[in-house]
Amino acid sequence: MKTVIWWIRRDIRLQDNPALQEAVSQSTNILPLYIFDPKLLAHKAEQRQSFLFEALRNLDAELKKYGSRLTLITGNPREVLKSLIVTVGAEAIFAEADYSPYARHRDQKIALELPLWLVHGLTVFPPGVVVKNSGCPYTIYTPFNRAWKGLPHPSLSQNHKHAARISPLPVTTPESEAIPVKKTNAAFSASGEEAHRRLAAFVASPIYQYEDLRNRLDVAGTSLLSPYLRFGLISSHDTVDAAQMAIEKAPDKDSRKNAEAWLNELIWREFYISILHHFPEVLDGSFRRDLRGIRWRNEPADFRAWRDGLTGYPVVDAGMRQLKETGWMHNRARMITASFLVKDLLVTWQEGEAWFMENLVDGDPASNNGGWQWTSGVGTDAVPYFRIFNPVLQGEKYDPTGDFVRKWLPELKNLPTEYIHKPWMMDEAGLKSYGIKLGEHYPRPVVDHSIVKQRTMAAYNTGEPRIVIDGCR
DNA sequence: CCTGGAGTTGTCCTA
DNA sequence: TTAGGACAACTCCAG
Repeated sequence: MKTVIWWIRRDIRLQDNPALQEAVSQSTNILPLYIFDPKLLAHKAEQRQSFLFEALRNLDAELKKYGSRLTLITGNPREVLKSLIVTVGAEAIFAEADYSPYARHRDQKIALELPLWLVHGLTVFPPGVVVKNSGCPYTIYTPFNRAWKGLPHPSLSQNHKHAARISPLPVTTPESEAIPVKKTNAAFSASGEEAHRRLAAFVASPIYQYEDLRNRLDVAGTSLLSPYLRFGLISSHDTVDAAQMAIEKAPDKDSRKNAEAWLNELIWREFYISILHHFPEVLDGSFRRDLRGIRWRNEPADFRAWRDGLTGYPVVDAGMRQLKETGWMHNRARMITASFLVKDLLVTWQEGEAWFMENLVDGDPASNNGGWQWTSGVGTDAVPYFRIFNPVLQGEKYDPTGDFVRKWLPELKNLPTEYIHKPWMMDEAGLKSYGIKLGEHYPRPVVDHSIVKQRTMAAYNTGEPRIVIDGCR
């Protein structure tokens, strides 16, 4: 009986897994393998590492039910595979395609020497499918969204395939390392079961208020599925299917509109994966070349204040502490904090991108880079430069109760709502009555937002003309 | 090739 | 109190 290797990367699931399905269709003797790549493990990303380890432990437990085990090996993937394929006498390796530059380079090299078969599964449509008639990739979200929705969905015709997919079951003879045990993240239990529970609960009702509540920092209105999508504990197909089902079943127009808004967020994920695939250079610098010469200030003290949640703007600091403490940040808070770093402090967006990657449990190069470049106005689909978030107004609008700030900044928890987003507006005696002295218990604002707009517009004025580089740009 | 409509997420001032 | 327009100019994209 021939053996094939199922090489798991960011598809840590048995359900709706095209790479596994392909392996199963080739053989009944399957070796599920995860390789710890020291290059990737070297990145400081504790939240993602512990999520990953827990996910692998849970996958291993699931495999046991089918008489199989997960094989775990640390090493350079090419060398690990080269030696393992001989040891177990495997005839092929199946893996889900990953479109990040590092993964593509790695896989290309391996495919030169070994029978590696990449199967698409990361998104609903592989990058290169949702493109303009000219064949060029979209660089604006809305046309991409329209084209994406205009294509027939591969997922809809395959709804009842899950059971058939998982059997026949893998059999292995592993010589496997132990999975490291790390402190797990209390907010995100890393199992496919949990991912599906969350999805089911979300599309049952919160999805119908999603558009109205998703921006509220003080209300739980989002799906909290990002880490599961990031590591593939749930598939893009299953998620999109559930969204489309919810849209179909919407009881009224308003509910439908709300559910549609969530599907659009899933399409953003596909958009940025496509952007990174077609323009891998966005990891090295701004997509807009004419904006690579912005005169940043890059004051180390400003960055530290931002990083540690000590800018003196409560909504910014609350977001940054939520990130530090939980590995996750509300999307609205990501925008507010990112805008503050780039447009108020004039620190390079790359600094913020790196800090987010270091701390986010759902950190993904495509979405993270896309989001930072978008906020900075230097990416695809650039926002007008004069759109500068006012951290006080954003706080008052999206955290009207102040509870988001109170949760993450306990030193301000007694402040009345009227001043919770602008404590410096309260007189000293008033603050004292709540036990607060600015500069002692909580910082004064590091910059005066009302004056930064001019500074930012001047810095962004590089004087460089926009350049058309080649056929697709 | 030309044309015209449109472009995730905002802020601030005025009437 | 609130609604509407200015804030710029340019690229993207479909017809």
